[in-house]
Amino acid sequence: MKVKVKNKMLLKDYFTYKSKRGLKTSQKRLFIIDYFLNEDRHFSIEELYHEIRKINSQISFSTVYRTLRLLTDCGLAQECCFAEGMVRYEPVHKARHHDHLICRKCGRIIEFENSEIEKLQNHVAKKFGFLVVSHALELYGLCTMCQKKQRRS
Amino acid sequence: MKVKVKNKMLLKDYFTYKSKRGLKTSQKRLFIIDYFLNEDRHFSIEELYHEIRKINSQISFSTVYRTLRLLTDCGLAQECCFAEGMVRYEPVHKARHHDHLICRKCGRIIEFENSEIEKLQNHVAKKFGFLVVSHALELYGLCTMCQKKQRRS
DNA sequence: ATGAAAATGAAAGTCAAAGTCAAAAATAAG
DNA sequence: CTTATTTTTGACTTTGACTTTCATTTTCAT
Repeated sequence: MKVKVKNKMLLKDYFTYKSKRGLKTSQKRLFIIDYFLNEDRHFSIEELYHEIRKINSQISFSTVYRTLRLLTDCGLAQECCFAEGMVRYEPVHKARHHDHLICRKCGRIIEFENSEIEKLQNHVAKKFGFLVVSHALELYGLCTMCQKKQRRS
Repeated sequence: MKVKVKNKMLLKDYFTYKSKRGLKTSQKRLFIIDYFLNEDRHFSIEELYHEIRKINSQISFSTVYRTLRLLTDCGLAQECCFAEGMVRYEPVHKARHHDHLICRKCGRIIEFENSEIEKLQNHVAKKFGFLVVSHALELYGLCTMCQKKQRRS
């Protein structure tokens, strides 16, 4: 099995991290990283494993699990703990921090950013003498499509 | 064992729910509910169990667990999934919705509300055609005390 | 090519959350 | 007040989402 990487640019941070830590790059790991970064979605470990398994059934759950943690360590992925109770991983694009709209019905996740909200958050923190390191904002509800479906039935 | 309730008003919703569902009120359940509502903190099941156990060692983990779920069902408690990964329960005062400042060092949790942020949230949701049902906003960082401690060391 | 070091897969281990069921407690009926 | 019926309890088991272990396989510097 020899993996053709779709987009080498995305892997740059991984290779830096790899050299620094003396890692070796297996073809399986490469496949998982490339798939994850190019899909650019919010995967649970289970989900990513099942999708990958359909394409390459020789990759185990352990390897998917460990690769996601590896990506988190080298800053290419980020853990999200939404209210479902299960951890999801999202690719960290070089872009700015963002928050999430999450559909309670179909699970669709939309990213957004709003500097006005961030400003207000810092303002609130200041009022309580808090030093904010990170934050999480999730809006749960129904996406456009699921609202339409509900009206019909 | 006969429980003296500290504040009957807080139990009103429970008794309404109880009648509607044909529940029975054991003294143990009553004790847990009264303790939880009067402490008014963000308990994990484990924490609440251990505190209660110090006062009344005849109450089991199962009962604390089930009572917290019961309170959630009747609207007197709400689950919070903070980034720790463990579920916490907070009493739902009749007051408005609020968000949280959470200290990464000592675990202190401060509640706040900010209608400006809420307005902006709804505005963002609208832009994406989303119907917001609930939301969660957590600011993680260091509280005043932990900042001072850190500077000293 | 080869051997030291890292990665993999299958299995076992964790741990909080959820479920099971016989015994105990609460309430309704007589 | 006693008995009957229903709910609650506590000890236990099960589940499920991770997490680790270790023998085997793969990578890669020499």
